[in-house]
Amino acid sequence: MGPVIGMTPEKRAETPGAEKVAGLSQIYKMGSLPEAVDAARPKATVVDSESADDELTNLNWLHESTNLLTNFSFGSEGLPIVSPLYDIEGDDVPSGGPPCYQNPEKKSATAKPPYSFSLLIYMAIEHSPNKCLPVKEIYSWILDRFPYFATAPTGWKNSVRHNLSLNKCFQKVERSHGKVNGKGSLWCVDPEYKPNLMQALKKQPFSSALTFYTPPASPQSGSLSPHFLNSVLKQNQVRTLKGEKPLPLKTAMQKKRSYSNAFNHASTVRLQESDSSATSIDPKEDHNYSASSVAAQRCASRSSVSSLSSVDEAYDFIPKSSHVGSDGSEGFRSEEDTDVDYEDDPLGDSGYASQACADTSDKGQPGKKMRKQLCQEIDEELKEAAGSLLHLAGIRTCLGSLISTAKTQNQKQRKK
DNA sequence: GCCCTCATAAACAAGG
DNA sequence: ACCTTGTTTATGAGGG
Repeated sequence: MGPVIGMTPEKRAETPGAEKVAGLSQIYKMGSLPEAVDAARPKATVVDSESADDELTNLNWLHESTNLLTNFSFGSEGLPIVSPLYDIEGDDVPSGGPPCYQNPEKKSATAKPPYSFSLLIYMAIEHSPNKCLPVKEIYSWILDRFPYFATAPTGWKNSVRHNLSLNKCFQKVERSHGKVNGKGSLWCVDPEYKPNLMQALKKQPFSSALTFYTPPASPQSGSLSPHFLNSVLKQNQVRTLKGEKPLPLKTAMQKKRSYSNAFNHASTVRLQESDSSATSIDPKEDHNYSASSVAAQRCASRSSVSSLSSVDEAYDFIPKSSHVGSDGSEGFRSEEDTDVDYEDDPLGDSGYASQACADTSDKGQPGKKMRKQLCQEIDEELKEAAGSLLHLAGIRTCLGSLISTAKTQNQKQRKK
C-alpha cells in the first residue's frame, strides 16, 4: 500500500509549520504569527494597515470587525455547512454534494482490500459518528465492508490490534474510570495524523473512498464567536499589562484562520501545499516500528493524556459546547460521553452517536434544523457582541469628543 | 545492499 | 479456564 508516511508530530515540531499544529494555543498566547501561515494566507485579506490598527481601540479595527461579523456569521452566507452526517453511510449524499462513496471495497468482496490495516482502521473510525470505536466495532466494520476477512485467517484481528497499538495515528481513549487497562477502550484517530492518513488514502487506488471523510465544520468556518472576541480582548488586556501592543482583531482573526487551517486536517488544499508544513515529516519517523524510537515516541505521543488536552486547548476560541459539535464531528468526547454500552446498542454504529447525532442520523432533516437553530443563536450572540463593541466604541468616541471639547474650551478660557 | 513500510505471527499480561 | 484486548518483539516481503 501507499506508505502512511510522515506521522510524527514530534518531528513535525521541527518545521515551522508544525508549530501550527503542535502548539497552536501557544501561538495564540505568544501572539506570534508564523511566517508560513502569513504566506499561505490569501493576500486579499491581509490589508496593509497593520500600523493603522495597532490599537485595540482603533475604530478602524472595530469597523473591520463589524464587517467581519457580518461576513462570517455561521451559515448565514457563503460558507456551506458541511454535514458530516450525510455520508456516514456514504449513500445518502444530498444532490449537489460530493460524489458518492462508491464502496469500492464491496466491488471486490472476496479480494484482499487495497488498503493497509491502518487505513482500514482509519476508515472504520471515521465512519463512526463519534470518530471513536472499540476494537470489536472496528472488526465488525472491516468485516462488513470487506468480506475478504470473513474467510481470511484470524490473524488479521491481531494485525488490527497490532496496528492500533503501534500506530501513533490511533489513540486509545478509556471508556470509563474503572477500565484504564481493561477491555473495551475506544480508539480514535489522532487529529494530528489525519492529514497523513488522508494523504495515504488519496494514494490508494480507490481514492473516492475519501469522500466519506467529513471535515469538522466549526473552526474553519471562520466565524467570530463571542468567545473569540472575548478571548482577543482578554489577550489584549494581558498584552497591555505586559507593555506589548494590543493585538488587532484582524491579526487575531488571521491567526484564528491559520489555526483553523492547521486544525482542519481534512483540507486537501493544505495537503497539497508546496511547503506542506503540516504534512512534511521526516519519513524516518513515520509509523516507526523500530524498537528504540517507538518507545520514545510513544512516550511523547501517547502518555500526554492522549493529546486530548491539546485538542481541547486547540478549541480555545470556540465555545465549549461546540467542541463535539451538534453534528458530532471531531468527536473527541469526555469519558462520560464515550462510556456507552455498545454491546447492547440496537443502533449498531449509529448507537455511538450523541443525542445530537441521533437526531441527525436518520434523514438529516432534524439535524439541519438543530444546526440552523444553533447558527441563529450564534448569530444572535455575534450581533450582541458586535453591539457591545459598538457601544464601547461609542462611549470612547463620546469621551474623546468630550475631552477634545473640554480642551478647546480650556484653551479659549486661557486666551481670554 | 540498505532502509522503510507493512503484514504476519507469536508471546505475554491484564481484565471480564 | 477461556476469551478478549492490548502490548511488544521478531521476521519476512516488497518497494524505493
